[in-house]
Amino acid sequence: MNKDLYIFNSLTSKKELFKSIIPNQVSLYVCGPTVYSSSHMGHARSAIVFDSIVRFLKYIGLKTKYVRNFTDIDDKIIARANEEGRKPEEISEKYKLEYIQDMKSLGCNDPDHQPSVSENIPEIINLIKDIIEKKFGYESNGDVYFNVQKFKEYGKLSNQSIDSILSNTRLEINPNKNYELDFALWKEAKPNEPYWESPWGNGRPGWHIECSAMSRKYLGENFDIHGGGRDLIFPHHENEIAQSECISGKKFANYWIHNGLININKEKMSKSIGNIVNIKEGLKVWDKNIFRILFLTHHYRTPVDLSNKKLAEVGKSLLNLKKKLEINESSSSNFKELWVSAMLDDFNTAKALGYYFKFINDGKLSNKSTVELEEFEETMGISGWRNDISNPTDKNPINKEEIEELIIERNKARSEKDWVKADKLRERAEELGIKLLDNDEGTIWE
RNA sequence: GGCGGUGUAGCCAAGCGGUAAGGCGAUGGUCUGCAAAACCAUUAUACCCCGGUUCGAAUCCGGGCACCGCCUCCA
Repeated sequence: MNKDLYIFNSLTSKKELFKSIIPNQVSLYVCGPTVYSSSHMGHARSAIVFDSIVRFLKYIGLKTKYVRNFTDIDDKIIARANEEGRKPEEISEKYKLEYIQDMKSLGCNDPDHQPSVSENIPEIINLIKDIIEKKFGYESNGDVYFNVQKFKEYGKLSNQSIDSILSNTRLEINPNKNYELDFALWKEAKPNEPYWESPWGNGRPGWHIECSAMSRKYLGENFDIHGGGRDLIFPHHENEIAQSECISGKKFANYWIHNGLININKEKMSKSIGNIVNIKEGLKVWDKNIFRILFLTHHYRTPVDLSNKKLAEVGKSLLNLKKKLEINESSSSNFKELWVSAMLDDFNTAKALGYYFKFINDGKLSNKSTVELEEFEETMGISGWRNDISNPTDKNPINKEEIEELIIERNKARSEKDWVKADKLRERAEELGIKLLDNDEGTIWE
């Protein structure tokens, strides 16, 4: 089997043969959440995409080191804390724990490291010192800024020149900055804001520096893959590159993977529109495998439209699939070869899942191929649904006694050939979300 | 305005130079009191439009049109 892995690299906008820095090892850094509110479907998709990528890398025998950070120092956290009359660290701690729990509920494995900004202040201060020393940063009234013009490759990830960014960006006039596009590495604390001591006075890190500091700490100056949502390309990832490469003189991340965003009922999901769907609410109604499969039947770079209709369709497809699970020893297939080759081609989970559906629907499961099926499910993180007797499309508790009574009553009507009454009782069952199926052994429901 | 993306059946979605995966839905048949389920069969001569390259294009190139994202905090 061909084992070459191709990855679409956002840095070059090309699909490239993946070559790791250290043979058979992959280092991966993914931008995690800012923990100031409950995690939402955007976090879910990103986590699921990278979870399946890491699982696959492991499956093909690579040793992975996966780091995902928490941004736990941030203006929004401070604002939220003020609103609720609590300490910022109480807010961030609460949502950090929630995030970890939500990702578990979605069947995502923990990254190897989940560092927080607050635990890496010395590393951040040292990095800023280095940047200043190399004249890529400057202090100004207690703030420290990055000198964008000095970094000649600024704009290479988002494919823009400094001039075009400048002419297309509206920035607040900040008298502390030497140049409009310069961004903060360190911000002086205002009264009543949390702060850390630094050579430039009391303050806190800027938004982008944390990822440069933490990726360097855990993965080194040059690592294999950096991931995150598409929306982070500019300015966040662009700034990370500038901060990191100006110090090391080395390429920061070799490959950049950006996942597509979520729409809700065909409308952009965003804080300003206010249509954020949070994970806990979603999981109350739909099984985690339904979210996983919905996301993974789309290529990771395309947008996904989330709606109850789509989720119900996935649920229905699993329900249909469950009816095809009989073992037929005489059959054989090349399922494994097919799905692995799909994944080797820029993690094409949609194509791989297509093979999976076909494989099961063709009714060609043997005991041997069931093992292949389990390997695939493990890689996609969609284990368990085949043996789960509950209906994945309906997580509402069902009153069994009520249904049994209804069936008895209906069967009585049927034996009396009172079809009108029988049909009415079936309609009532449907109102309860139950389908009554008559077969040779009697009436069953689902 | 700058940068980027997308346009494939009723809906969703793979495919990215060799003759249209998969899912939902729909239709016909068998079965059934009628249904459902199950089983069998059908469901894009066609990939936004117009040119071009090629033996061959949904796939490459040029030009349109439409929609979307980033450029402000966001995964």
